[in-house]
Amino acid sequence: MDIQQIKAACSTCSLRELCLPLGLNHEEFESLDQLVKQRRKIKRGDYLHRTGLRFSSLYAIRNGFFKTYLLHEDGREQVTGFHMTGELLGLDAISSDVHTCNAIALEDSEVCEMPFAKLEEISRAVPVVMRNFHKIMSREIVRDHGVMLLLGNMNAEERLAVFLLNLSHRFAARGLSPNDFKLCMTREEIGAYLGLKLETISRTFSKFQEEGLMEVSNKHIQLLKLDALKKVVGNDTSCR
Amino acid sequence: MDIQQIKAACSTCSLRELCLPLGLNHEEFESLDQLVKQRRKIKRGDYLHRTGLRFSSLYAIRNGFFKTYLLHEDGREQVTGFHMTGELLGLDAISSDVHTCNAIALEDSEVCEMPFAKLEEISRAVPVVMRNFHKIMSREIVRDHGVMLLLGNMNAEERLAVFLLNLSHRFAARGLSPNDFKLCMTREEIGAYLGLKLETISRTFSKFQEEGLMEVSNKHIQLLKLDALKKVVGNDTSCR
DNA sequence: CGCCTTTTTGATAGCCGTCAAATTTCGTGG
DNA sequence: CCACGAAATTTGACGGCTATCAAAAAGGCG
Repeated sequence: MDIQQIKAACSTCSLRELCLPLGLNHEEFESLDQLVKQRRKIKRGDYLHRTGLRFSSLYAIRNGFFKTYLLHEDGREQVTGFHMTGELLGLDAISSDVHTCNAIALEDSEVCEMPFAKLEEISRAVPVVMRNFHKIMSREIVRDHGVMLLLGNMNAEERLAVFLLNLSHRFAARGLSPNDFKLCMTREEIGAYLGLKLETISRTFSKFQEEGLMEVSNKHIQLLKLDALKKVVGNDTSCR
Repeated sequence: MDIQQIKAACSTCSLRELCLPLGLNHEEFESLDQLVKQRRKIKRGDYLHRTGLRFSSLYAIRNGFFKTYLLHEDGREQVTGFHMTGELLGLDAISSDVHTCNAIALEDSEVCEMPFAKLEEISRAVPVVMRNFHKIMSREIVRDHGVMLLLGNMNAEERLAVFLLNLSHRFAARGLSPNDFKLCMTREEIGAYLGLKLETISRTFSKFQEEGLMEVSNKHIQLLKLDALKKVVGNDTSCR
């Protein structure tokens, strides 16, 4: 594991509008600067944390892409999320001080390590930080409920459409193109997130392409008709 | 809606080992006593909150049983959880100050209303309360991930077995029988939670009964072979 | 006690999983 | 930079699990 230590400061970070510090004033920012213990580079394929390991820090993604997943004992894998710049990893581990899922980098990435004890300490002193943190945890719960709706009620086309629209939305929020991007996960990983097999993902991509909704060239995706994609799901744009 | 106002005090509450105050000392308890604004009785079939309504308070269940669920616009319903004594409702609403799901009482119930602003205030003063609250939110995330695993990877028998074992576990934690209890939800509601149709729930109950794993008499459930039920899932006892 | 809701059970159909094989892409080392 | 082998993707054929439709039976509330 290639761990590179860099002292990071939230007050000069370009991600303030995405990450935990969202909406703080100058003073509040300064009190945050003690929060990040170090920056760490995680290479593609390396783990940020694994199930069962002791928890002490949350991680904010500075750049890159992660997947988190659970392993059932018989080897079945459930991807619990794909995570990108500005998102927080490790929230599940607070409950028992032990990580309950695996987090692996899908591309070379960089994270800010934030000792949780320190975050709670700063939360006590700076109400806005506490509020932001609570909102972030709550947002994760809302997101998970959305996935439950998807897994419990939707067919393959709807699931994939929701997935693509969600990615599109999140890329757009980061200043990237909402209709032209590269997937950094495999069909199998998409399937493990959406409760489908890789063949079904592949077939559904092909179907969407035949219908002119999108262009698929291996991992390169172009969404041609966002509105039509939304109609596949039933116009629900509200996913996060 | 029959709202009965009772001033409640956490320091004399019998649920301290289940609810938010878990593990506080005497002093810490006293500072919690300002937290509960009122107790409310909710009759069976009444809503504690509904999607879209403004959020201001969390609710701790003193007794009774709730179901929370999302409605997709075309009427599809996803039950996001069944909730009993000692559990906290409303966590999803923190993210946007608006409730994102419906919470309906499945039997006559009573809740403690805890203004969220006050909870944050007390959290600031009493670190243990903050820690407990964070653990509770995190536990909800872990639980949701478990449901994602269930919905994404398990067949009908496994899902129902997980569901029954989970109920069994939670009843036991409340001093009730782990193998003899009454379901207060319908087959349809179980199905809406497990991503299955009511007929499938009914058939699977029948199958478990034929196999001697349990006795089903309408809503009255007796689990005869807990170990065998666990084997249906693959020995995973870890579901909350 | 009667009506409405819930539950059970059967028959059939459809969606997605499974198995298989061909093709493309990617990573590693020469 | 190219070549080779492993991994990922695509596509087809088939089967199984669960949904759907239907009807009868049981339970619960007024």
